[in-house]
Amino acid sequence: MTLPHPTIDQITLSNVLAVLGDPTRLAIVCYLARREGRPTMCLNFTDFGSKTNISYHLAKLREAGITRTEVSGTSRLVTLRRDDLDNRFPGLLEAVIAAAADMPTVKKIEEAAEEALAQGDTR
Amino acid sequence: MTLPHPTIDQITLSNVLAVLGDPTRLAIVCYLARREGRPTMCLNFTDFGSKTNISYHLAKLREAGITRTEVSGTSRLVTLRRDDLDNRFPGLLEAVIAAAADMPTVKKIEEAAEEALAQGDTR
DNA sequence: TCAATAGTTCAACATCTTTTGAACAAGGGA
DNA sequence: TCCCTTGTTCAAAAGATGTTGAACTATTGA
Repeated sequence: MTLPHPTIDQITLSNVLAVLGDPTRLAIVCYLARREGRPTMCLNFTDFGSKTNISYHLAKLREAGITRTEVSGTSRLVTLRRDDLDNRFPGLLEAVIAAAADMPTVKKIEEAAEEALAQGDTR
Repeated sequence: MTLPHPTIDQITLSNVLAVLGDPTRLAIVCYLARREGRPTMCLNFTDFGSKTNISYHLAKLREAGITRTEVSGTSRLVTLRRDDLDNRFPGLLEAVIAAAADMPTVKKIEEAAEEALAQGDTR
């Protein structure tokens, strides 16, 4: 099952930039980038805010065309729409992720991400 | 004379993205990119909004570290902080400007920019 | 000196955003 | 079946953002 996502043509630059221009969402995107395409449960983002709040930010990311959310049982699996974004805005996502590497919010998260990876979870 | 500008270290990614995530400001940035470093008067942006409104958006751009504004007589000369941004966030500005090329708002402006250039003005 | 030009500042307004808790839905396991 | 887990939806509150017109400053040119 799938939730509503914009097609590539429906993705707009100013919306993508506006949506990425929030520290919480930028942290989520960096976390996803670290996970290199591995689908990720919403639970993983609770470090960045309350359950309700994360739900709100993930909806924003999905509606902007930055992430894809698949429904799987009682959970949702989130991935970055890397190919689509690279296609539409070449180099943009890469530059953003690289630039975000030294963000304080993001650094905090890296440890969590690496720990999760070390545990070999497929969440 | 110079207005207050953030130093390179004070420029934050999420702020830059948030400020670029507004169609009017994105159009201003593209217009400046077209002018390839030539200082540009605020008057040139009146196609994008009222005088007051442009003043507001130019302040946002300056405070985010995206543009530099020099006071010259009764006018202000605005330039993109290309080198500083490339230094801080390599590839970001380039990707944004390239991606903005097919924006409807921006296309409208390109003609104006090219006309201004054709007239050889140094505004 | 006087007036025009280029822009800013201010207060007001409407609108969007973000955050919250309480209540809800729906799948999965005991 | 019952309930635990995972996540959404809703309404409310607080705050930020964008837009406006009127009033202002400051420089320049006649």
